[in-house]
Formats: sequence, structure tokens, C-alpha cells
Amino acid sequence: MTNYKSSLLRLLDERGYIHQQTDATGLDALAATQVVPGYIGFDATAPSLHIGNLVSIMLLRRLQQAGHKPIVLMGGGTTRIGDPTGRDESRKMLSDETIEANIASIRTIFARLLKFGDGPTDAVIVNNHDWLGKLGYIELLQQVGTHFTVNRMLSFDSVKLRLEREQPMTFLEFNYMILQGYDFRHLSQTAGARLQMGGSDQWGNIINGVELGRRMDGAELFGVTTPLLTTADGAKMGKTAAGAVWLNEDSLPAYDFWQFWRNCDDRDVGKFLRLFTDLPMAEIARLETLPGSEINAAKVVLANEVTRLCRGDEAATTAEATAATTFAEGGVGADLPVFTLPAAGVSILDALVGIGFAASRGEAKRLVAGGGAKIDGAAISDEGYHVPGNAGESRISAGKKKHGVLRPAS
RNA sequence: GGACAGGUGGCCGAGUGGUUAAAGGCAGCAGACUGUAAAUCUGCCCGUGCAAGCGUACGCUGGUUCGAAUCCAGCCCUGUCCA
Repeated sequence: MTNYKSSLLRLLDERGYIHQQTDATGLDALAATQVVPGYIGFDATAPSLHIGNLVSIMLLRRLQQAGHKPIVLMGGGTTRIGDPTGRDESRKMLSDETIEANIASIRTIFARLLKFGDGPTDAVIVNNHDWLGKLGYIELLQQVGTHFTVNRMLSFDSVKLRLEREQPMTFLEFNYMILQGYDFRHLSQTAGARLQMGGSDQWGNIINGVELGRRMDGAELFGVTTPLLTTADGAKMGKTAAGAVWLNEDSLPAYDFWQFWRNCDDRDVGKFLRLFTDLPMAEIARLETLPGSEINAAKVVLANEVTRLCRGDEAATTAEATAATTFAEGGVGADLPVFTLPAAGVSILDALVGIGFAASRGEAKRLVAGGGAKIDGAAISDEGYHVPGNAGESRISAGKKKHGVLRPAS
């Protein structure tokens, strides 16, 4: 399976993007001879995509790098349904305005990672609400409904697991896979799409589209899924203390984004470098085999590269500088969160809450009691400690990784 | 519409009248050890308060009781089977 003719599959294979394919040799042959328009669908449930989506986004980037055409499908229509895959509970219904606003916000990340335009390999964005929204129910049933059997639909994991666990699944959600299948068929007709990609959990949905295209139009469509991205200790990727690792700047500051990568597990460094950076394979091979604590240098490279791609050069440079100052010198970097001290000063508890290191005063107390609260590196063990408002700038820390600046109100 | 089972803290899941802010696990936070890693060990893990305490909390509403997550009634929601 490793002797691919096409640069596309060689690239995807060596960087670890391929989990399953519908027809590896067929796709390989196609990609070796012509430009393949390929798409990935993205939900619009939040105003930003997160790290879990980054594999898919990078996959589109690789597609373009290999000389093919990426199509970004925004799920304006399907988000109104809610993908039941991997979910035990029905998703909350989102208003149309929210969905449209989310789509507008999400688009910004693609602009950084893909080249858009009118050229043959330039990326485009489409919104499936444009066609799904117009679809009549009778029309859908006639055209598409005849190609799906309920027997088969029930056999898909997304449905089967719900039923086995005796969890509710609404008819609305049950239809999700049909609409996603319809998307593929529609894009193959209107945009020449031949390939749909997605996470491994999308396998069933992708297959549906491939088969629907064949049955309705006799089209030869392909599907590729990426491995489910987990961290080395098996947890689902993309969670930090603050929640999901968002790709958009307004959802997660660049410094925190940078820190996420800097703090990754040793064992994930190589995998992440291959998936999320454009560094040459030889360089990655060198970095990931750095022995012992030298691997930290590779993590810095990883953090820099990914931050650069997703947030821009300046964000990466500043974040790295901040980290260097903060951790190596025990100082305060430009990117650290700032809490402005009132003239009268505040209690240590209010300072911790104010800067966002503790969600409540109770939590701040526990932090102090546990010895995790520090000012200028010195542990504060008295929860009644008062931070003076006129003693100059100081560094406040919660644990070893969270640092911030206490700045007097000039 | 009927019969049965169920709805507990971020999640899973114990708990059938008081000692239950609610066992245990997961996730999370902090400390030790380290390399801003992993593993391991320790502590914490609803809010408020220095504290005693107070306020909230076991689907919703009402009731029984000195006292209810636990008993009763009605309602809402979910599952299984039946119509």
C-alpha cells in the first residue's frame, strides 16, 4: 500500500493522514492523472473550529499542496439537523442566526491555511444550506430515499450504538446521513468533487455519499478517512484546562494556543509535526528522535510552526518570547494575561479570580491551601494575603504553568 | 392510548426515611518527583464566609413527616414491549 504513484497519496500516507480508503488504487490512479476536487464538511456548532478539526483542515491543505482542489463544505444545512455520530444525546438546536454567524467566524481559519481564488486548484467554500434548504421533502424522498434502505441505515454505527444503548435518536438525526450523502452527490454534480475526506467517525456517512453517487449517476467517487486523533495517553485530543483548543484568536489567546503544543506528550511530537506542520520529513525525523529532555526543543518548534500556520508569524514569535521569558527567566512576557490592581490593592483570592486562574473564591482558596499560588515565585500560603496596589508590577502564578501579571493602575 | 423500566453532581454510577453536599470511578486542579513530558504517590474537587454557619442541589409541582434524593399524588421527559 505504500507504493503510490500519485504525489497526493504518497504525501498523505507518509504524514499519517490515512485511516481508511474506499478504493486506494482507484484514487491513486485518478490523482496521478488529473486534478481531483476533494471536500470535507465542517459543522457550524461553535464560532470557531478546534484542534479536533485541524487534521481535516490540514488534509485540505495537503490536497492543495499536492496540486488538487480543496472544497470547504460548511454545514449550514446539516448543522440544523445535528450529526448523531459519536453522540449519546441529541444536540441542542441552534438558531439560524447563530449558525450563520458561526460560519462567518469559522471561515477566517481557512483563509490562513488554504489559497482561495478562481484557479483550478484554488480552494472554494460552499454552504450546504444553499441546496439542502431548497430541497423539497417529496423530491428528496423520490430522488434519494429510494436508494437507502432502512435496514442498512440501522446497521450504521451512528445509529446502532444509540439504539443499543437505548438512547433516544430522533427522526431528524436519523436523516443526517442521507443529507450528508446527498451533499457528496450534489458536489460531484455541481463542482466535480470526486473525493470526500473526514475523520474516521465519518466513514459511514462518506460511504453513503459514494454509493449514492454511483446509484444515481454512475459516478465513481472516493472516500478517505483520517485516524481518530488521540493523545498518547488515549484521551481525546483538544482539551485543556480552559476547555477546547480553539483555532480562532478570539476564542483562545495565541499564547495559550502555543502552550498547548509546547505541553504535548513526548510520544506525540513526531505525529503532530507530520500532521500539523509543513516541515520536511527529514527534519521531523531528526526532531522526534531527540533524546531525553532535548525533545523539548522539538516541542518548541512544533508550537512555533503550528501557531504560525493558524495564527500568523507575529503570534508565534511573541508567544515563544513570552514563554522563554516566563519559564526560563522567571520574568513576565508580553503575552501573559494582565490583572490591573486597584490603588488599594486586592486580596490574593480576588487577584486569582480576577485574572482567571480560579473560577470562584473557593477554588482560589483551595489553590492557596494546596501551595499552588505564587507571587514572584514565592508561594503564598495565607489566604488572607493582601496584594498592595502600589508596589509595582509583579508576577502571579497558579501552579507551574499558569502565569500572569499584576499591574498597578498607573 | 396501555404495560413495564428509568430520569442523581462535567460524565459514568451507588444510594429506598435521619449520621447524605450525596459512595466509587473517570475527567479536572494543586503538591512531590521531573524536562512547562509520561508514569507514580499525596491532597482537593457546588457557592459564600476567617470560621461556626448559611444558601443552593438528586426531572417538575405539590403532599406526608420532627426530618425526604429516598414515601405518596399529579405532571414532563426517555427507553422497551403492545395497540
